Amino acid sequence: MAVVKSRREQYSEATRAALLAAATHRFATLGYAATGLEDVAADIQATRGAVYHHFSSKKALFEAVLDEQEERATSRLGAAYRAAPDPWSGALAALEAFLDQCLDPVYSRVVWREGPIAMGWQGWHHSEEKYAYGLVESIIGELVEHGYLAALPTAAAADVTFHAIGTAGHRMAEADPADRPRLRTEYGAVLRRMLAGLRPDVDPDRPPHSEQQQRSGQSADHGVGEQSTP
Amino acid sequence: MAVVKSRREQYSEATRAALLAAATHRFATLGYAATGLEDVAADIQATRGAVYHHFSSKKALFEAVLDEQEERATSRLGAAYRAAPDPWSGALAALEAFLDQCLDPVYSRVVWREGPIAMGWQGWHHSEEKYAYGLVESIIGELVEHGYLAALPTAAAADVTFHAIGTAGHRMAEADPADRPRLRTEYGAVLRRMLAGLRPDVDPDRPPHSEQQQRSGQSADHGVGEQSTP
DNA sequence: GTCGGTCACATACACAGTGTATGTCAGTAG
DNA sequence: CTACTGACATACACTGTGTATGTGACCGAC
Repeated sequence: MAVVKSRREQYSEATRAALLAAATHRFATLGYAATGLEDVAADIQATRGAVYHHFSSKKALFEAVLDEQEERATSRLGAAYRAAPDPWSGALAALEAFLDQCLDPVYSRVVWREGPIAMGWQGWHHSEEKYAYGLVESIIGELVEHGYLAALPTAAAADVTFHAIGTAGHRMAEADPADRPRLRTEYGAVLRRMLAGLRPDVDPDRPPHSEQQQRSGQSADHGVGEQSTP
Repeated sequence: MAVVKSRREQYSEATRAALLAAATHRFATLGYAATGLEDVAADIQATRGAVYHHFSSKKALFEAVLDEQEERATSRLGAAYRAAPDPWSGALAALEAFLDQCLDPVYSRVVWREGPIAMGWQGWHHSEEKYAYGLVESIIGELVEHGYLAALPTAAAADVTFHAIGTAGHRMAEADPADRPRLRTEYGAVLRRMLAGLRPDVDPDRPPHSEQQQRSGQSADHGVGEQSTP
């Protein structure tokens, strides 16, 4: 297969790829709503006719963009996980790779911000099951299965973990690039701790020790300002 | 102040309230994008002129709806926190209250799903700082300050925590109502464990024990299927 | 080579929805 | 009673998606 392609086919594929690239750029910088198909087409000296020839709708164009991003990302995360000697360090490596991936403003914006908007939350999440979310889910499942994590329901644990990591990445991608190394460290620390909380040896119900717990008899109000309740 | 209002003022306020209620219902059931101002107005036997008289734009109408939801929710969470005897149990109580709140499909959909879509992620998050996010942030800050949690950067910890909880609530609100009690239990367990992971006595870097770690000499590939890398 | 068909795109139009400018009439103050 | 203000309704302009139709370049057959 993959015989030589006719000139027309080559042109067509090039057009499609160019549309995809232009759309990726506009979606990632302006967002889904503010991106008009007219502009996308104009970016490559074409008209909306070309867009509708290659993609059935604006939403379909976005999905193609998202798929491309997720394909790349997921293969990286999977590689990082499998390269590690055991599931636990694999999970940590995948976490690092995920944070790295989210630092890419295109990935972050397209997948985490515009995805739910363009495809609807349901559609986005359904699509995610093929990609990063699905990977997180299988990793969590494996960690639980091998006793690295407490016997928690996989779906709930994966869900919260996935979104915690994604949120962190998303916030980093939005921040001033100069702050990112610091944020990366901070978010990484928080996430590793949260993951550690899922380990079987942690007892979530034991009350924490606090050097101030028995201090002077303050009232129950411990600081958070009164909320007006009209 | 608050003297007797003229009949016109009373009518006007009633109209505004009715518009708000109709908009809330449509936004919560159909979503922001699929809600037309024509329909909102028709719900109360009025026209779009009434909407634009009371609200400067569709976005402003949505913000009024969201503000109303968040006002209620935040005062509940704050009350739950302050009613507890100490910050730690206050945080757990607020977590429970948050999950309860998210079970309300109107709150969940308006705040967590449509909010970012309608106001843009930035606008939504900026608005959240006044409400639930701000509350989570101050609670986390207090826990850290009093030694209940490890000395983590408050912003990062609050951010991840807030979104982890919100995601859990959001997923519950979307699930079949019959499944919610079970999900509520599962998500609650995961979230309490994650919060526990932030306690000062948990060492996130100590590798976990696993009964399978030294088993038969498998390759580095520990189960997650190969990802095609085209 | 040329001829009919097809494919890649352009052009033109229908439709929905927001926002805005203007009109109208009830209610209120003097 | 009158003049005015405020609460809406009506009409229109504009933007953007989607769709139906047109057109010219390429491709295979003879």
